[in-house]
Amino acid sequence: MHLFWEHGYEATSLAMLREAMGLTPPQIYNAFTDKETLFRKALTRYHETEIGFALEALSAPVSTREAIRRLLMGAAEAYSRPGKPGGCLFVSGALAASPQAQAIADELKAYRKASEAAIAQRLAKGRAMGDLPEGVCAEGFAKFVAGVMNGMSIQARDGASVEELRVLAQTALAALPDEGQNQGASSKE
Amino acid sequence: MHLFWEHGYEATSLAMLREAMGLTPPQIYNAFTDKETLFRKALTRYHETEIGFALEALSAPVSTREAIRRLLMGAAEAYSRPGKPGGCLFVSGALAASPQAQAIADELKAYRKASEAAIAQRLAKGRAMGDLPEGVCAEGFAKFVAGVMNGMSIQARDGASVEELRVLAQTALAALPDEGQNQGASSKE
DNA sequence: CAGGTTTCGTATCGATCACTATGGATAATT
DNA sequence: AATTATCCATAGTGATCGATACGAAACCTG
Repeated sequence: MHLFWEHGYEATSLAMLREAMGLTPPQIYNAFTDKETLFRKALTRYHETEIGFALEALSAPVSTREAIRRLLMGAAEAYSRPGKPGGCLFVSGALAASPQAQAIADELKAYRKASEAAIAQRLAKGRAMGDLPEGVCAEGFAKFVAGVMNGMSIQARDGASVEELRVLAQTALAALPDEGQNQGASSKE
Repeated sequence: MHLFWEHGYEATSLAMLREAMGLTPPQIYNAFTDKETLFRKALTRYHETEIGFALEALSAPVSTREAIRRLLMGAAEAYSRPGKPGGCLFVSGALAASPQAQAIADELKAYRKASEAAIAQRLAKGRAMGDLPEGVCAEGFAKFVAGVMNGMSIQARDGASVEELRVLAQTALAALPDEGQNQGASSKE
């Protein structure tokens, strides 16, 4: 998973995987069928172990603004974990691919689209609950948030620290009006 | 350039380039030395022909906010041009790379860093001119703007239309307080 | 302890990668 | 017009890709 995360699907060779896992080629193929299946296994593992913050943030019983704040701050932390490759596997895995790896690229794109859809759904819920400001469109703002997270992924890959990513997240959050509810512009936010 | 833009450095094979350019392998190597040099040529060509909007936006004699607006709107248009690969070559070219292509990945990273530095410089100028709101840090906000542009690049690659990217850009712009100058919250903007 | 079966690592498969040596066609010179 | 020189496309180079065939070692059964 770390190798795919770091180098992407195509640039990760079986030789690298073999050495990292300490397995012989037949063992790898017995266990994972082929490289593509292995990558998909890594994808689901990544989804389960590395980005739980997203589901947590979007399903927590908090205000919409707080949910988005947790989402962005969680991304800042998850994309810059020490000892882990920077950024998000869904972005780094195969942004550009050769024609024969198009299926993998499409699958990652589907993951990204699903993330955006989940954000949009949470915003729509906020709209229904009435704590999403009138001026913001759920789908449009979801695209913004998803875009910012993708951008954070690249910034992390370029070496941005967790603090810098938090500042970026906080800046993005300023695009969501406060609705003037119970929490004012207190201390740090 | 289009092939590298679409598939990235490593996933673009000499066979694809050969067919696209209608040249034989020796012709390619006579003209461009090797694949790496050819890619660098494509990079500079891309820089010259596709993203002039950035330099224009940052050097135009307009307010800082307007400069950033033009930058983001220019990106929205440039990243979704019909007939061109979506997104930005500097992002798609080699986000993740195999160890032997690390030099290419580093070069693209340097381009991205340079873009961010150019934004930071423009914001610092705005600070000096006094039209950058007190609350925003030039470096931090530059990282935000660069990150949003990178995110737009990925959204574009995922099929976002120019209108959707414009909405994203406009949303990001909301993170920059208006400073309450001559232009009010009129009509559209 | 012998025989048959299964497992597993090595060595290699064909395909493709970036890249280049060589033979044939063209052009220049006498 | 004959000969020499130059260019250039085809064919092939070693290396590496993902994926496997085969021989050896281990294990259970009789």
